[in-house]
Amino acid sequence: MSKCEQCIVRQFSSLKSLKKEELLKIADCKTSYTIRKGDPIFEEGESVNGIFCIKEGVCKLSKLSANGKDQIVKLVKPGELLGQRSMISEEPANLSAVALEDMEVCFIPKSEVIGFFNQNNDFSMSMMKSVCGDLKEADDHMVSMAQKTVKERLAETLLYLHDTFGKNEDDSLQIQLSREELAGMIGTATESCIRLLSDFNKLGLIALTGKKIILKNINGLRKIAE
Amino acid sequence: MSKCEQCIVRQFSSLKSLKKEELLKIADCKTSYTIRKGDPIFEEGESVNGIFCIKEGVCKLSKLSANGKDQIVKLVKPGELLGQRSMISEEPANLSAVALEDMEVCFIPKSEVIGFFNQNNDFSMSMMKSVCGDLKEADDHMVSMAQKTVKERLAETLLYLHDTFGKNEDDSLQIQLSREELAGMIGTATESCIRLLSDFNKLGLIALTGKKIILKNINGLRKIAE
DNA sequence: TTAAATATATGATATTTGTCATATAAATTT
DNA sequence: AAATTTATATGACAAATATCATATATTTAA
Repeated sequence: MSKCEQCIVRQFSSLKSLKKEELLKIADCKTSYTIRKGDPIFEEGESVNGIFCIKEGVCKLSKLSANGKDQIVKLVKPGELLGQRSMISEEPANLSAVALEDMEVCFIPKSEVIGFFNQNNDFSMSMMKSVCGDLKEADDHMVSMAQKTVKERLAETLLYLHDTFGKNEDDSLQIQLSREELAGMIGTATESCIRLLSDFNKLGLIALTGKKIILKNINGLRKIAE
Repeated sequence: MSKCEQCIVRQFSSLKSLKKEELLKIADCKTSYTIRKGDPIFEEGESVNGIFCIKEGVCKLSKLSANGKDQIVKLVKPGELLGQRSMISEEPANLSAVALEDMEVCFIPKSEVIGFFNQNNDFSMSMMKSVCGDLKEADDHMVSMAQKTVKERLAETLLYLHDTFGKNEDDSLQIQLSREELAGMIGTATESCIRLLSDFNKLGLIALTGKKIILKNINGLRKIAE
């Protein structure tokens, strides 16, 4: 069982506020999991009695809408936590978490986390700030969904994927999303998403080779995204 | 200066977790304001160095989008708090808060609130839960914006207004929103909103008399909203 | 490898939604 | 009360987007 002190999650999440002895306690009680691409970490409606630390791999947080489409609300990357909202609210998960890549995660049980909330104020404040950050993001995302066109949102999303997950040696977006998933992020029909990608391609804004997407004209995309 | 013990905000918000002596401290340092309908409590980009308690009147939280339209993100009603997100994140306000009715609010400075965070764990947890509740709402709202049609969102919004703010003696919705504001909640053009209201009227789902809206067929609206 | 299944792409078309113009109603000012 | 402004309403049309059909490419399974 590895120690938590050197873990990437400790560097980038609220866990940075934990003291050495608290980290040792976590190292003792945590459970490690390997999740395969496409497999769920938890699903909408399930109880999440703790938090997951993302050590490796990216996952999507999504919600099934009434029309049967899966809306992707957020992507979560290594160093981040998962399941806080549900754990803190003491409610079933509002979103499903599904691996987009093979993942390495650790699970810390709720009792432990609550204990830290009670004894370590920096940790509580850090978690509170993190949730507040999520709330701001969600509000902004909502406004974007409500006010921007699909084209604008596609440009915005491509730039987000580029800035957040970087690119491969061939300049293509590192994160691998199917067209359906990309459409699910944007909130549009898969065909509309494909069509607009094709338009962007013709305009020289991006290049499409197989399922790979290369951003060719970042400023052009920025202009469209506003 | 009135005591905070009997205040509606104390009953319904995180302030319920404060002890008597803490409430007395607040009563000492709080500032009371009367806000006129249409006036802002704070605006996007301003620093909010504390939290506002809504004693009376409803306000809208909105964000100006790139196309110049004001997207209403949330309505806040008596008993609720305002400005926590911005205060906790130590960031300028992400949204503007504008009174929809004449309001009575109190302002509690940040230093005081932070003090309570440090000394009263129930209060911290309660605030954390409250922000988590907002996050869930925001995520759901986002999915609704992304996946539902304008018609579905209009029906959903009318039901929300009915359930949350009730109706007058003549059965009309108590909360007074202009068509433009209603459109701003739904995320659509004012004309589209008016047109769909007119359709709902013709279908007998609602009745329009002047600017008043009466919900005639709640189940019919529910069916549309899904 | 071949066959089957799935993902991506594109055309045709219908539906939804936005925009602009204009009319009418209501509120506000003079 | 009349005049002005603002809000609501509706028509005509354009643009955006969804849906359905089908083709082609890619992946997976046999």
